[in-house]
Amino acid sequence: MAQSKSIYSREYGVFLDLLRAERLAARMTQIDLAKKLKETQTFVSKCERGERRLDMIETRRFCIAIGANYPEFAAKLDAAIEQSAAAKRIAPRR
Amino acid sequence: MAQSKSIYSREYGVFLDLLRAERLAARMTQIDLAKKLKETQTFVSKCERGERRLDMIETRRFCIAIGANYPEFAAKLDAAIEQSAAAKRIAPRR
DNA sequence: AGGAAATAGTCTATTTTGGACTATTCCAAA
DNA sequence: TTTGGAATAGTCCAAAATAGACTATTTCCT
Repeated sequence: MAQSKSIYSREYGVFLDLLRAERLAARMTQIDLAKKLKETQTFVSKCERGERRLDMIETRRFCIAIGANYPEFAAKLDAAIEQSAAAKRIAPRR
Repeated sequence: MAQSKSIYSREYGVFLDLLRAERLAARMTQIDLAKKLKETQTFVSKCERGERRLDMIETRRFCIAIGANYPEFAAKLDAAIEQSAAAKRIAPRR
């Protein structure tokens, strides 16, 4: 099952969705990305599933490796979180 | 001494400088910020010194608590890292 | 179906963290 | 200058997160 361990917040989930979408948009596999980052596939997988949190700098490195613009990524993330918060307001969870 | 423990890329140092600068610009103490975040002063101190990493979402929360715009923060960070990289190119470390 | 590529999951030694408490630094008023 | 309080840093250690080799599953072709 997806995301069973450590992330938690809805916001972090939005981040993960965006991160993965960017890699896929660049038509890269986790192995491709891992090589560019000089990391393992396990590492990339864990990051994308939220089992390993990414800080601002690591995320920037991901963006660079993927060929995505980091400031734009952050802006998209911010907007997407706003969206998800709005959606939650309309259809509250509990 | 500052930053003797865990993070410590030049980039992360740039991030920390910016994060603290934003808090100070908002004229908030670590205790003020801690209260807004519902965290302890120790936590804020550790985050600002890089003893505790902040992920993308946590950083956004910091920005919101400080009253800073997150996408702008990311853009500033990106630019500042570029700067520091350029400086390093001119005056290499080793 | 069958195989290979892609991704997820497991395991454990190592590293990071949370937060109460303590120590230090800073700085303005006396 | 001293002094006192505000602000920040540092300590300790049980608990939680992480790394990465290895294995298992899932996904996609043909």
